[in-house]
Amino acid sequence: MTSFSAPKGVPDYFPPASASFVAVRETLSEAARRAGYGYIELPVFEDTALFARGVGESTDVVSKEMYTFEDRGGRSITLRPEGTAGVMRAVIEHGLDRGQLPTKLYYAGQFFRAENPQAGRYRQFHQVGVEAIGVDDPALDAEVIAVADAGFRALGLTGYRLEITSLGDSTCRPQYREKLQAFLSTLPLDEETRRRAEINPLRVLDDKRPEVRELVAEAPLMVDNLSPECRDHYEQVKGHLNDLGVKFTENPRMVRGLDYYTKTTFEFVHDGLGSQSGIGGGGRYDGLMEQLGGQPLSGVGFGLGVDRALLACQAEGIVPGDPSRCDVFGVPLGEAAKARLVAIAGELRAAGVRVDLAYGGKGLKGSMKAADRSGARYALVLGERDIESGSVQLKELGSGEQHAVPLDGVVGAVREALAR
RNA sequence: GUGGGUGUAGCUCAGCUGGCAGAGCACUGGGUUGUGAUCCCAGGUGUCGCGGGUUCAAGUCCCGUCACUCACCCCA
Repeated sequence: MTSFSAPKGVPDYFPPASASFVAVRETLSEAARRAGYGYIELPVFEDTALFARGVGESTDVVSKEMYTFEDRGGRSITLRPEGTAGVMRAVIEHGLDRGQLPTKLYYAGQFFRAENPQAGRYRQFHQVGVEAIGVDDPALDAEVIAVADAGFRALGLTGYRLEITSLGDSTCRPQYREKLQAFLSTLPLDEETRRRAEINPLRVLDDKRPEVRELVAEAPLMVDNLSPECRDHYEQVKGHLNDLGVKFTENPRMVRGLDYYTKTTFEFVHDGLGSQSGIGGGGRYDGLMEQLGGQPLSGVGFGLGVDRALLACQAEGIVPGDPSRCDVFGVPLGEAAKARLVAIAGELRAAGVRVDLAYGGKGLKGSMKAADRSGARYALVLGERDIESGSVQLKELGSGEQHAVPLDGVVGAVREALAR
């Protein structure tokens, strides 16, 4: 006999805790809907080349973390490691950028990265994301950031901070990159860090080791080397954030792991999660759409980690959602009563009431216990005596108060009781 | 890919220098033949992760292995 376990690094969410997972995903999605973002449902696998070209061949995500396989037609397929590339592909493919701009879309779903799992880092994880495509307006950057902030606030989270910076664009980042590399080449760095300085010099600025931090303390920063346009854009974003009442701190050493980001980039950080503290991040991407074969339009978006936001809630003692399974629980005494309650449950459900029953011939004590554990506010107790008198006992489980209601008016009586 | 930690009941864990496999929670039944959440009683045949070794005797010691977990790297 073989027994199975979930693949390495993949979380299962089941009741009652899964109610919190759903509530987090739904609360973050609602924040996007409130700002006029429409839902887009995308495939979880795409042409491998889409991610290689969109995210960047040299990124860790593409070079060593993708689930890539060949399908039966010999095509190279990859389970999506992030959301933006797929959205851009769909926008280009269906001409969603041919109408009124910006095109505002949100998505929610699973993503996959073949990393070594640890606290808050899974091989299958969930994100809610938005993309606003086609307009390069600092007010839109600020809106996207404010939507993420509103989502986290709606969950009740307070222990996070927002960090922002600007990564410049193609007119100023290449020059800055050279300047930074020149600076880094003068430092006594170890072999691996030296290699990193070649591939992605900005990443060296984000090194966690104190000795490296000290070495790069005087390094030139992107924010001090922005083009006039990028600088102006960045200043306007900060101004709009202030107008929106969104608090932020500037982190000029912030680094993003995906190549497409330009200008505004941001990250939401929570300290209660362990080492993987980012609960969401995103930014503007100027060249991505053109890179993927579309118009040269800019976009801005974010990805929020649903799993991590849930961990953040747990760290703050917040329990999102309602773990109760039903409003009313039926307790039948005997077969005739069960038949009646099964029918009544159907009627109540049709009327929008959540109903469960004691199944399997439980005794009265066991059925009452099941009613209690179900989280229902009311129990409906039905036995021979009640059937004879044409009534059913409606018991409020919190107070223990119970009274008889007519069997033929049970739906109305229950709805009235629940409305109180 | 590289380190550290941990593997005992459905869950959380205790189990001392080797000597009968345990607790709490959860679950089921009963105390109360029509009332839960409180209380009392009863209910456990667990490959002690797996494989080998040492020993009269291994959950405990040794070797190997696998899994989980935290961290590095990186990211949501």
